[in-house]
Amino acid sequence: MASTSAPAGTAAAPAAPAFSPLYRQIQALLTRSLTLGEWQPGAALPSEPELALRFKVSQGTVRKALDAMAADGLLVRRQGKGTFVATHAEAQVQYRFLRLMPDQGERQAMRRRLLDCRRLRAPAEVARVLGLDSGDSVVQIRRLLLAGEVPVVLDDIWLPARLFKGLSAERLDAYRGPMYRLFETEFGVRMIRADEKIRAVAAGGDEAALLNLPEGAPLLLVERLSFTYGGKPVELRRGLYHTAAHYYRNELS
Amino acid sequence: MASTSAPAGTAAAPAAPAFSPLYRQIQALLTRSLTLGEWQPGAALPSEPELALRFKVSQGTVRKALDAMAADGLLVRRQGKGTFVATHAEAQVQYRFLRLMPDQGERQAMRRRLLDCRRLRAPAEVARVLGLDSGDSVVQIRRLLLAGEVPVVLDDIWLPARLFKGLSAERLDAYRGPMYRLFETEFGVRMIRADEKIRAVAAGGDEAALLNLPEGAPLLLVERLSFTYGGKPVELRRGLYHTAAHYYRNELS
DNA sequence: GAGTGGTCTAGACCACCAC
DNA sequence: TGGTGGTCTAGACCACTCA
Repeated sequence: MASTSAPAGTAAAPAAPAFSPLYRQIQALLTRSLTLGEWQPGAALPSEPELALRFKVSQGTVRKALDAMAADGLLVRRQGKGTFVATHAEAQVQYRFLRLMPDQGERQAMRRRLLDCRRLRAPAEVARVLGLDSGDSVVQIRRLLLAGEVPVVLDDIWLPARLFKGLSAERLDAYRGPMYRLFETEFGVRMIRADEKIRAVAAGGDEAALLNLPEGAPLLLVERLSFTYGGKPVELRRGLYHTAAHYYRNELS
Repeated sequence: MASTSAPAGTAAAPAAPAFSPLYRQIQALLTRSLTLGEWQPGAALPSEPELALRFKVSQGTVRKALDAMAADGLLVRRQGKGTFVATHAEAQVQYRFLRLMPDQGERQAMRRRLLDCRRLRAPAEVARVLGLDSGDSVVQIRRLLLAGEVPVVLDDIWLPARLFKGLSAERLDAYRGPMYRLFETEFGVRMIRADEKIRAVAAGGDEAALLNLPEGAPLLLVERLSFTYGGKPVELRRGLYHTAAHYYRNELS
C-alpha cells in the first residue's frame, strides 16, 4: 500500500475514476476479505492498530475505511469492544428488510407458514434478473406470514440453487428465526442491499384464497431483488402484502 | 466553544446523552444558522478555515460537522468550490422525494394540473399530525400529475396557512418547477426529511374519475409527512398512484 | 488497568475549480 | 495562481467495556 497513486483497477466504464484514495483501496481489500469469509458474520475484525500495521497505513486511514463500511451496513462498530461483521442475527437489524408495520401497537414477529419449496429450472425472467444462465436451476419457495391468525404477506422467493445446495422444505420449516439469518449461517450468503419495486394490484384467485380475501382485493406487490457483496444479485422475491391493518413504511431523506 | 464538556442542552428523555462531542455542538450551531436563514438555499457557507476560526475549533472538527450535515442532505459539498446549502432547485435532487419510476424509458418531468387550492380550518386528523391547534387554518391543494396525457398521481396536500401566507391557485399555477422549490424560494420552508406510509387501496368514485380509471381499480396510497429543520412537520400529503405503467422505487440497505 | 473505538488537533500534500 | 474541499498522517486524550 506504499504507492498512493495506484490505478483504480479495472475500469470498463467510459468515465473511469481518475484516482482512488487510499482508504477506498483499504475498503476494497476489507470487502474482499469479507467475501472470502476471512471473518464470519458477527465475528470481530482485528483492531484498528492491527489493521493499520497490516496494510501499512495510518490508523486514521483504516478508521475512515471502517466508518464507510459501517455506514454501508457491512460492519458494526462498538466503542470499547471492537468492529464486527454485520449480521441479520442481531435484534437491531432484525427488520432491516421488512418495512411492514402494524397500524396499531408494536411490531411483532409474524408467524410463518411454508406452503411450497421446490427446485426447478429458472423461468426466463427469474434467470435474467438473477444473472443466471438459461437452464440453471433455482429453489422456489412460497410462504405466508401471519399476524396472529390473519395472513398478511404471501411471498414467492427464488434463489440460485447453486448457492443454496441442500435447502429444503424440512430445513426451512425447522428453522427458527429470520430467513436471512438461515441463509447467512447455513449457506454463507449475506444480503447486503436490496432494490424494491412497489405497485398496487388486484388479488388473483389463488392469491386471494391464500390470503383469505375476496378476489380483486387491492394488494401491495413488492418485488425485491437482493444483493450480496459486490452487487451480486442472489434473491428475487415477490411479496403480496395485505395492507388493511399494516402499512409499508419508508423514510425519505 | 472552549469548554469541551458543555452539557448537551435540554434533555427531556430519560436516557439523556451524557456527553456531546464538539463537532455535534458545531453541527447544532450550523443547523441553527440554517433555520434562522443566515445562508439562503443554494448559497455558499464560509470556508472551513473561516468556520474553524469563528467557532474557535480546529478545521478537522468543522469538517466532521459539515460532513455529517452533508450526509443528512442539509448541505452539499463541492471540491474546489465550497460548501452549499442544499436546495430542491438542483437537478440532482429534483426527484429526491418522488420515488415513482416509469416501467419503460427514462424518468421524465410530469405535467401538473391544479384542481383545487383553498384555505380552510384544519380537519382534526390533519391538525394532529401537523401539530396545529384545532382552529388553525391550512391550505389544501389537490392536483394531478400526468405522464403525457395519462393521469398517474392524484395528490391532496395540506400546509399550515401560517407558514404559507399568500399561497394561491394563481401562484401555484404560474410557477414552473418543483413545488418544493417554490416552497423554499417563496416561503422559506425547506423540506429536509419525510416519512411515508404506503398501502394498496381500491379507487373510490371521485378518485377513479379523476385518474380516468374504473371504480375499484387498485391504487397505491402514499401518505407523506414532511419535516423541515428540527423535525418540525410542515406538510401532509396523500397521494394516489396509478401503478400500471409506473412503480414506486425503494432501496433497502 | 488494559484495550477498544471516538474525538480533537495540527500540519502536509493532493485534486479540483475559477480566474 | 490562489482558494476550496479531500486525503493522509501522527499523536494526544476521552469514553466505554471487561476482566
